[in-house]
Amino acid sequence: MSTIKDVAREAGVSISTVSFAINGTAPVAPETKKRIFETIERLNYQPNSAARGLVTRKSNNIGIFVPHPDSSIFTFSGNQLFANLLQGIGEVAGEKGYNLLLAWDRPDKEKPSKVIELARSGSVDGLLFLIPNHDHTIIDQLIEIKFPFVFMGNHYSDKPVDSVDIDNFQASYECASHLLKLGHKRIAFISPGPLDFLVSEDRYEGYSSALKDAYIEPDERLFYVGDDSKASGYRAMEHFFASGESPSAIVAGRDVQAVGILKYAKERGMDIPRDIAVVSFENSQLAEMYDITSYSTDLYVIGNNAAKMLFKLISRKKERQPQNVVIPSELFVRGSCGSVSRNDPLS
Amino acid sequence: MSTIKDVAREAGVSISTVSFAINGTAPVAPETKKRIFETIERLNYQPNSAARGLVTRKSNNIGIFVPHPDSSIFTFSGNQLFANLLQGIGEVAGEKGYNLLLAWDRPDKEKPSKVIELARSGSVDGLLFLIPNHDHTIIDQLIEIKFPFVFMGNHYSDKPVDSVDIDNFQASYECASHLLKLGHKRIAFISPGPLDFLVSEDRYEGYSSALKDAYIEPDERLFYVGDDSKASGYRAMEHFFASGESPSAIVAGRDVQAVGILKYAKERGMDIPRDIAVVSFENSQLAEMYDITSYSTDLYVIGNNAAKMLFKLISRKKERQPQNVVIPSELFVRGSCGSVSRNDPLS
DNA sequence: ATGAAAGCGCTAACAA
DNA sequence: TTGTTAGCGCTTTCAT
Repeated sequence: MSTIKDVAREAGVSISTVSFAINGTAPVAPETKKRIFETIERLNYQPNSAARGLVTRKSNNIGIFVPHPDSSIFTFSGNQLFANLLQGIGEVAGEKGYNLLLAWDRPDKEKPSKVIELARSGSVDGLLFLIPNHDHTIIDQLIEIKFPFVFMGNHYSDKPVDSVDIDNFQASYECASHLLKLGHKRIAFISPGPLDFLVSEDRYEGYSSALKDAYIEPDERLFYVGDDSKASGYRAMEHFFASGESPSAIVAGRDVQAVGILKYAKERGMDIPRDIAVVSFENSQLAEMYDITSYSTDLYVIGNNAAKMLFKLISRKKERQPQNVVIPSELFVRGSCGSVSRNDPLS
Repeated sequence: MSTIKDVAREAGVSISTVSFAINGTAPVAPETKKRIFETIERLNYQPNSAARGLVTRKSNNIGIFVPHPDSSIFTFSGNQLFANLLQGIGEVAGEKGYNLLLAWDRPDKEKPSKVIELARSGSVDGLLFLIPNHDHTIIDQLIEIKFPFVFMGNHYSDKPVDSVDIDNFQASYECASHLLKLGHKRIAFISPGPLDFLVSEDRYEGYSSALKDAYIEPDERLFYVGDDSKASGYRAMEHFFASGESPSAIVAGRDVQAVGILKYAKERGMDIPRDIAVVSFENSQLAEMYDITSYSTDLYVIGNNAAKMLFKLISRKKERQPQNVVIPSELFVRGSCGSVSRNDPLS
């Protein structure tokens, strides 16, 4: 592998001139420049990233911190959406000449966190978090060393932390309101994940606020903790109908849960949306396939904005107030909630 | 950020002793070692990866080269499978203290390939390829500089290149054979993707070999180029039934295509499997959900083996013959092919 | 417009 | 067992 020294020798100039030509950090005579780039081409020279990083104190990597792949939240809604997120991030990173380092934390809690290690070792210049809840220890350490990071699909209420997300409270409020407007009174709620996920909390609060604004007290019998499976939607239905307070409508946490609801309904001969109206989140392919009304969560836009924000943080001169960017999103009304006519699941 | 110098000073030893203690590259007295690690802890010291990399000539990163995220093949079968692949790779990488660098190529072909750049700049110590076909230019360059890389879910027939994959020829042969054994004569084939994807080629060859071995000549009217959409399965059916040679069975390329087939059949009042038997690939959640007979493609195992192989290549002493590792996989028989009783799509 | 040289933080050969 | 020191390949200041 050739070095800048080789290029300098072959081109008959000093190494600083080569560096100036490559980085444009000082004027270089046109013919000298031409000679240098020809030699670079000929020798297949590529600056060593470690050497460069040692001087510039930049790695040109940004870390994307995700949950452990075998945790269900990782796929974040089953399908396309992680790819969308990556594309949103990648477009910005590519433009800036940055690479993407994918990392998740070690299962064993004894070793220091992988993120902190990456930050402290200078392996990444900034971090993008795609995690459902907060590890205060990690956040505090990052803040202490003033390391740039942005939360995606999440925000942080306790500390001033930058984030990009949809407004889950508002979204959930709208979902419930939509059902209320259709005349429903007994509206059940399924959380998208465990209750310590901030998204679950925000959604529940949006839902219950909508109900309260309509003078309906949320009934805890119509509350169920769901997860990233069809089965959790199915089980939620079993739970609701065994609770003594059968719902006439459901705010599901994920499209895949809604599919489980559809299954339950079909087995019991219930009609969607006549007997049970369903509204969900994600607006994924599943929602389209099964004609489910669903609130969009555009991960491409979230990733794109988060990456842009991170690069601002990385190159910032002075301190700045953290921002919580809210991505616009909306309810895609389909057949499952009764406002429009219903299509067949397989059509 | 503290450096090795700070640690040495604070612990009252030389920097080499600190280095020896950290890396275990020379014996260090127990009490000295203790003092050093206490200081490291106290200063929150973390070795700078660039400085270390500059000396050791290793980045401790491996690159995962994937198609551009907005290409449909990226998600590689819709859902969980990319996560499975990452987990398979991540387990091995984590063990070795390696990070994962995710990269895809630039859309504009003018700039040099991102992979080559990563390899030449020393940003990664090895590469894992998850791409459906081959860019000879890239491969040739990597081979020339003896850069370690492994193909996943693919192999390379022209050049000696390491790879980990299932045997797509064999898999497809078995799928067709299964249908032949059930008495089918008019068996159609849908490719999982464009024909220049090696997987498409291998699958078609397996399929046609099975037919030929049963003295049936593959009918080009029963051949369709599919993609990663439900619609392509649906369109394939339209094509077959307009061709004048209606099939009695289909070898679909992906589970999502099979769902499109189901939709077509349902609309025309055809019964699956009575009128049309369906066999597919991936054995994904969709296959389970729709009770589709499907051939498994376990990306966790593929990723795991590919990563192990890559680390062998990275640390190899002498040249070695490239290996093409074949991952065991099998046909999961469900209701869609007529060998077992059929469940309802939503159950 | 170009060159000489210092030094980024670390490892490892060599000396003690 | 520990310390001294020479680079690794690059950027950048300071001369010229």
